[in-house]
Amino acid sequence: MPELPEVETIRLALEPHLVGRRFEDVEIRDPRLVRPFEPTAVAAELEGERVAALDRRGKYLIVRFESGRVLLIHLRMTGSLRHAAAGSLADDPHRRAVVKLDDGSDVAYRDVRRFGTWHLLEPEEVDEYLAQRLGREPLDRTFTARRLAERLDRRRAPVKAALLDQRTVAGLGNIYVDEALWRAEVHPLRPAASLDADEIARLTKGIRDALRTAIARQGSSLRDYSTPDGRRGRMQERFRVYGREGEPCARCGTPIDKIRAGGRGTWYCPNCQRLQPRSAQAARRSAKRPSRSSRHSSA
DNA sequence: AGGTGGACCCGAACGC
DNA sequence: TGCGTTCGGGTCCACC
Repeated sequence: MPELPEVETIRLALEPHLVGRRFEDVEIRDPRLVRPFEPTAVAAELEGERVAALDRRGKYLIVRFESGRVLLIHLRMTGSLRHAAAGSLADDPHRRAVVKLDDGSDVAYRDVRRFGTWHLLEPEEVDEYLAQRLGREPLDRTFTARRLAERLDRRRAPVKAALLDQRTVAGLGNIYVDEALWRAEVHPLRPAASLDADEIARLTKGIRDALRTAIARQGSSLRDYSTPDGRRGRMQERFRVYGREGEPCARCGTPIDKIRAGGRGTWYCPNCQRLQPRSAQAARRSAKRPSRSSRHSSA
């Protein structure tokens, strides 16, 4: 569930604590985290590395070491990171790894569902690994309506499914796709390639606005996510559609509807986000159950 | 080849 | 009350 805004919030909070620090002692408690490699082997590789930078691509947290090697952390659904003075964190049955830094602080990794991954890459492997999996950064200046249109072109999948594909745009998940589509007033089931230039432009802006707003509120804490100092994000209070089935649309008051799209629970406003243009819907209705006037004209 | 659905996990919510 | 079942969600993979 951590999506781009949550990972960026974590990056911003950890960066000043990590950059320049050495990984003094590394304990990997869950072999799934580094599969197929041995936890003790990966821990030994990490010990002694000094952090040069903390970056992010999509939902990946990128720990760059002075050696050029890179630790790619993906939180998947329930991963989270805490930073605190050594020994100050309470025991946690879901703690999967702990890194002791050379300033006497700990970075603890927690993951209830154990989907998260720590991937140690050699310098020459990093760019290709990320390029294979990720499209453009939605908050970069290079993410434009034209670029998005290129990625959606000729795709017959629902636009929601296309946006969940990390190669279309990096960093969107189920929550912020729904929020972006609501802002753009685009129905989640619209075939991706069917969007016109104006809709693409609105979607580009909707994606950026949804993500920026969420970063400003330190992300969304529904269950497992928290910032590295243990605080909750506040974006969940501002969702326009996600999880709001039956509640009135903030724009028009119509009750938010829930459907399935891209294999995911999907919330949208059935009035603001139309599958068919209004005129086409009216035409179909009158074809099925003719009104007085259309009965007159077609008879 | 692009699109879809299942597997991986586990706690919470739900149903009887 | 208690137990079994369903659900969710990011990514990969198998299959159509």
